[in-house]
Amino acid sequence: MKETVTVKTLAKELNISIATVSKALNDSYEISLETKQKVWDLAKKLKYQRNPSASNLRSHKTKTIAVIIPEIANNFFSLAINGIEEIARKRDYHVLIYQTHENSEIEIAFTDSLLSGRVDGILISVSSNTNNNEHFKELVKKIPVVFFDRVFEDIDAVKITTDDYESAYSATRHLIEGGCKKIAYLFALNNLVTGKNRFAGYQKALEEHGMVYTDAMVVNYDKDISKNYENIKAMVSSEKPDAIISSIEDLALPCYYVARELNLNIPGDLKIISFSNLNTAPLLNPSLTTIEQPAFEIGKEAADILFKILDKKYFDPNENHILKSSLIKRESTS
Amino acid sequence: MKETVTVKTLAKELNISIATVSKALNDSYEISLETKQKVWDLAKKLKYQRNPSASNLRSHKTKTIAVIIPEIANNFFSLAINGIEEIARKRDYHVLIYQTHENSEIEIAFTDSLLSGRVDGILISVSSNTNNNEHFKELVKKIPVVFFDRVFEDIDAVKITTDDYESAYSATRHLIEGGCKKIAYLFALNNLVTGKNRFAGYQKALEEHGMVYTDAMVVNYDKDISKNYENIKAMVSSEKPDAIISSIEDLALPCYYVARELNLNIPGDLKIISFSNLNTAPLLNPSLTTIEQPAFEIGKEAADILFKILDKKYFDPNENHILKSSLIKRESTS
DNA sequence: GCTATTCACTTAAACGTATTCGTAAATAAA
DNA sequence: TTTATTTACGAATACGTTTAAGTGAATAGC
Repeated sequence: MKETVTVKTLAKELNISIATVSKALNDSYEISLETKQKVWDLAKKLKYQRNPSASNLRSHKTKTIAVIIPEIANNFFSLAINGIEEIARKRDYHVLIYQTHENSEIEIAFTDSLLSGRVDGILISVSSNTNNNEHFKELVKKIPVVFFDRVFEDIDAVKITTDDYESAYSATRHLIEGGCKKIAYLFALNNLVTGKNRFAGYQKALEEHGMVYTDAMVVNYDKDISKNYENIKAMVSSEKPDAIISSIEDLALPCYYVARELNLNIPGDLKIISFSNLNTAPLLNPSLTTIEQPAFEIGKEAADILFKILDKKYFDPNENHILKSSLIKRESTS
Repeated sequence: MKETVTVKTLAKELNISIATVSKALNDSYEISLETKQKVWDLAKKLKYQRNPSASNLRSHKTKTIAVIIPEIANNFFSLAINGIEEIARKRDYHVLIYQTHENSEIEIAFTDSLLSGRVDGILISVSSNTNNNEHFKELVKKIPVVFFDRVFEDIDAVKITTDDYESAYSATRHLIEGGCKKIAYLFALNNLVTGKNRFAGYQKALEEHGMVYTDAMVVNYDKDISKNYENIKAMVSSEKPDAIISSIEDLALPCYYVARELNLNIPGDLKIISFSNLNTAPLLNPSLTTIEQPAFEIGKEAADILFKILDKKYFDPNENHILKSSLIKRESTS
């Protein structure tokens, strides 16, 4: 068994105190360059690695952040993580990832467990089934948190979102201008501003063109994923819309299957448009018109701000950062 | 500022020693059920949370594992992570995720940094650009490691893979039986058994049918992702194969773009088959024939075995676990 | 030339937990 | 009854850092 090399080892070897070693390793002004250099050299030679637990325990800094997301197997979130990771790596931070699988109890369990000092801060995109934000209100009082994409409105924390209202609005207009008379909507994230804004944008566009929607044309996202396909199919069968707007990516592919099943031609019989970051969108049959969110940038921005908060260089917890999504028109709406 | 509640708090409140509290919390046989119950109740009431750093420092257990993968924005890996996570959560373990972005220097930096006692074990799927396994040979001596999917052959560690040879073989046969005379191959993971086996399966099938491949028909994966498209295009233009087998998912979509660009009909002019876990494979234009790996199960299996090793209940470091992939025939090869 | 300050370092305590060793009382064995 | 064993707990230490406070020597200020 190899002896593990600690500050003590270095101190003994160099005949100086462990305090000096520690300070040298932290590049403290109290230590002469000469001594620092000796310490650094020996540390490198002996492959010294600072013990993170001991360091955390003493300094209350973990150099770790947590990312809580609904699902990793989703292009939007994996791209966001990439953005987060890019920023985290620059600061030598580690990233713990927690998936809620859209389950708000799991979400609560995670946030609770993160209060033990395991991480310095948290980035979170709320589960769609979370309908109570009391828990988050408590959370943000105890640890720095930045919300991204799926956010609550009345919470004292920085939020990074996209222009949900505007993009849903212009997507709807795009369909109307394409001649659609009956536009169905797949509603998700009902409890979050994110979902509300998207729906509001849809409503607004309809209204402006003297159109209306009925409840029957709106399918609500079901926790039970298998039910979504059935619900969409039922709605399309009975309502016979000529277009569908899906407010989340997960509901877009079921639309394709439904159209196939019901023998409907896309876009001839049914136009489809979805919030999505699918990289196969251009290769689908037919290619899918999407509202593409700047996922990577959202991740970067969120992480960036979290670090600013950790550095105590940020003081406006209620600022909303809104990035722009882009409507990418493809065959499914042409 | 709220006082943080520690074992000391509990001890004082209950008028017992902190040793007793600590032991009670760990459900030690040394403590009476009565006392344990009192401690547990108070702990719950005061929302006591064990400080992970202190606990790690003392016990040398972090309850954390690291997962090192090339890319998170890839269905195979995100599904594998889901499998890993499912197992980890059952054991109340935390999961640190590190992406190498196929860069072996970053890979080395990560593994090095994980030697500081930040995690109890590591799950790793090697970067495609890693051509030297010396570093891993050192690593596995110092910390429990399980390799999955992308693995080296001569390393003293458990490896979880799929039947790469057999599945590449049957994929190739599928094409031959479909009448293909000139089957090109997109070669990746050249340095790993994973890649070698796949290529060998392809070779074997060709050979059995008296067919040959030339170097010109084999395109090697380029670190510079943008080049892959160009290389495939050049190969298809000059060699005019009637089929392509892609040994990784990342090279499948470029084939679609190349076919489009060169005005080739899939599958009429060019059949395509790829190792892939794309969930949009059935919806592509045309739908893509895939060799689908059991990604979720691979993750579960890898995590499962890592935990067995951590429990010291596993003693065969060289056992290979091979799961079966499935060939899913779709329009791109029919 | 004397005091005040800076420099470079050390001592010692703390962070919160786990664990070894010891012990008094209760129980069992003789 | 005496001795051995078990039960239930406590005292004290260690894990590897960081940091507040202290110190002697060198330098600066006047």
